[in-house]
Amino acid sequence: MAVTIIDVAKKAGVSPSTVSRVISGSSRISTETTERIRTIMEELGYVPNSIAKSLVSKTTNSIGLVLPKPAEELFLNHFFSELIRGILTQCSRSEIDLMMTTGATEREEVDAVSRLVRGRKVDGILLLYSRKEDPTIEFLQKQDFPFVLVGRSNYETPIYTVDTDNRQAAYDATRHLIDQGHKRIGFVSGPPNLVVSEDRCAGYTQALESAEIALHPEWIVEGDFLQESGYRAMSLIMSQPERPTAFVVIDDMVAFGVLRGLTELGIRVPQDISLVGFNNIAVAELTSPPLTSIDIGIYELGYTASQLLHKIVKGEPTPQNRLIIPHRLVVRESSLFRIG
Amino acid sequence: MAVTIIDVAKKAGVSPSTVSRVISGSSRISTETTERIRTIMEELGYVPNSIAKSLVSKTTNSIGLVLPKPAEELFLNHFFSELIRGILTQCSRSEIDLMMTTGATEREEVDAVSRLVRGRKVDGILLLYSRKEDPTIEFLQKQDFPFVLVGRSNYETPIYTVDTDNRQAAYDATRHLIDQGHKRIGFVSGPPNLVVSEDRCAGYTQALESAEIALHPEWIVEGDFLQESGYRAMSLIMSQPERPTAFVVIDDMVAFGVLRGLTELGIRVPQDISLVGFNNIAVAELTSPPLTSIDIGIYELGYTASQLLHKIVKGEPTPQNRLIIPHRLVVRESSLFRIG
DNA sequence: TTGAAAGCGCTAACAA
DNA sequence: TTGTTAGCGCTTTCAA
Repeated sequence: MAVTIIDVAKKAGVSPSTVSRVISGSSRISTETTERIRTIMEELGYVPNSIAKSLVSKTTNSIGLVLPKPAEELFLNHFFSELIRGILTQCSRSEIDLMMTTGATEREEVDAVSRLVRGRKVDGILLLYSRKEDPTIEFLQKQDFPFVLVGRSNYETPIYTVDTDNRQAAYDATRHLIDQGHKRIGFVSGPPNLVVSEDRCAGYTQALESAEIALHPEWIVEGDFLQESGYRAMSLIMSQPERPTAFVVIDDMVAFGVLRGLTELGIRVPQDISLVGFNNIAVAELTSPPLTSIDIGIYELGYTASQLLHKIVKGEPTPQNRLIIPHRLVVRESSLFRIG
Repeated sequence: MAVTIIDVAKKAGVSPSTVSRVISGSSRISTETTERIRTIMEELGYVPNSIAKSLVSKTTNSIGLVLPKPAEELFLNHFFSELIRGILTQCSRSEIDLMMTTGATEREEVDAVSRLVRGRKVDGILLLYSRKEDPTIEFLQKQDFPFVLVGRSNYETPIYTVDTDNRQAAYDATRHLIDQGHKRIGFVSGPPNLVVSEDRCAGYTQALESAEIALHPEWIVEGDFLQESGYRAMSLIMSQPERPTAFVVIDDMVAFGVLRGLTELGIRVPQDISLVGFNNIAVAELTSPPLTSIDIGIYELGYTASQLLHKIVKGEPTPQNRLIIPHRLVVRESSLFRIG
């Protein structure tokens, strides 16, 4: 059997509460006993039972991370790993445990979160990505359970979010192409039910408008975050009579698919078609040509979100509801061609 | 306040133990009361408090995943995401929660694991990667705590592991190059303290030996799992008077670095230098030229390891101590050039 | 088939 | 500064 607080108390000739106070660093304990009890804990190899502690304190010192259901898809993408890395680093620094769940369907996802939340296994929830209608968010709101969303929400009620200004980012990407002389610019989008797709599309549209360039709806194609999606988008758009000379692509992986498609068709990048992606993943500089991309600071997104959640959980004052992580355009060869 | 088992019991006019029996699906309960209590639980929106349950049952229904300390490095690599994806999928299917920790140093890692294990927060531990001397493994063994290692261990005592036959895999990779006519083959290795580096190097050496090709120790370079490492290895080896005509590279990301280095030097792949990597990550087919790689089934590695751990934790009979996930060579352009 | 009671290991009033 | 006591919400003997 494991050593308990009672064993320590007995050996030290004090009461369990005294030991408990030493553990929690209560000030109202003589340095002498503190010292003695510490030694005994060491000797006995005592480690507090966090479950017992949780039961009474109603806190768990862990937070839950919910991976959106198409985890396969998202994992294939670098976005996720980076995000998790940021979150994990922050958790590890603050000695907080990170619990991961996911569900194959939206329904399963809510169930899993419910188990975590109502089973009191975590103190807060970190949500990645937001769908336009998100049952998990609705559940969390109804439960009045602390959570932070990585991504923008379009719910009325104020929600803690950490996000990129995706609209501005897409604007910048599009603007960069316009500055290169492009007037015929397409947009390869992501899943239509994600807020990020919507926002980036809006930024793209806005950039065209403000440059007084006509919008070609047939040059906007929805897909997902896999390479294949970009490949498909290419065959779709390039088979049209009128073709763009540049593309803004929702994600680097998708842009790689676009690149593959174009290469197969014998279309040169950037001379015939220029390309800008999002996320600036590590391999973006390895493709030929290297890919221009918007770096959205994924790691920081995760780190900051985790930090914010901890503050909320601890009841510390939080700066504001919505944190925006800055982005920047990383120009590489795939868009380095002046047109016209 | 949350609904407790007592609330349910009161409303149903039974004792808490009866409700508890209904929850655990005990047979010795009349179908009638079972039915009634189920309804009441539903009505009240009762969810069992898993912490309280854990305290008495001494099980948590969660397992811990320990990420090796250079998590940054590993995350940049696709290896990790794939592994986690496999693990998470399996956990999610068996409704088990996954807890992640890491530590900045070995010492911190052991502390983190200790908190999890001795604080009773998890029922088992999943370890990724193994160092030659691994304090975490030693700790877990001493505690007699259930764990599964993804990777080979070179400890005497039998340990549950799920692994690739890295020696054979490296043998196959090297053999493939030999079959293409290469006689001057270098090896870009990983961190020397990892068992995987050792094993792959052994397979490489063995393949050379069995083909009666002399070993050039100066063509073996150690590094880590980052691109930069491959890049550095290149400048090191290619500045030597005698150069290889092919490389076996411990990891695809590293191979990308090698590729970049060679490209910068104006060396053509595969005509001047052929390349084989490991892991067959998604972008391997996107580089130019596409990279030949050993697919080691990372996702399956994770899935299987998680499955094995669950069996162990539940006390179910386990097939054997050491499971090997099969690998296969995926030939692409980077090694498609016959020499001599 | 059900209930009563004890206890998992800890914390937190309230007393002393 | 320290001890006593009463739970936290659940499971599990033992009895009925």
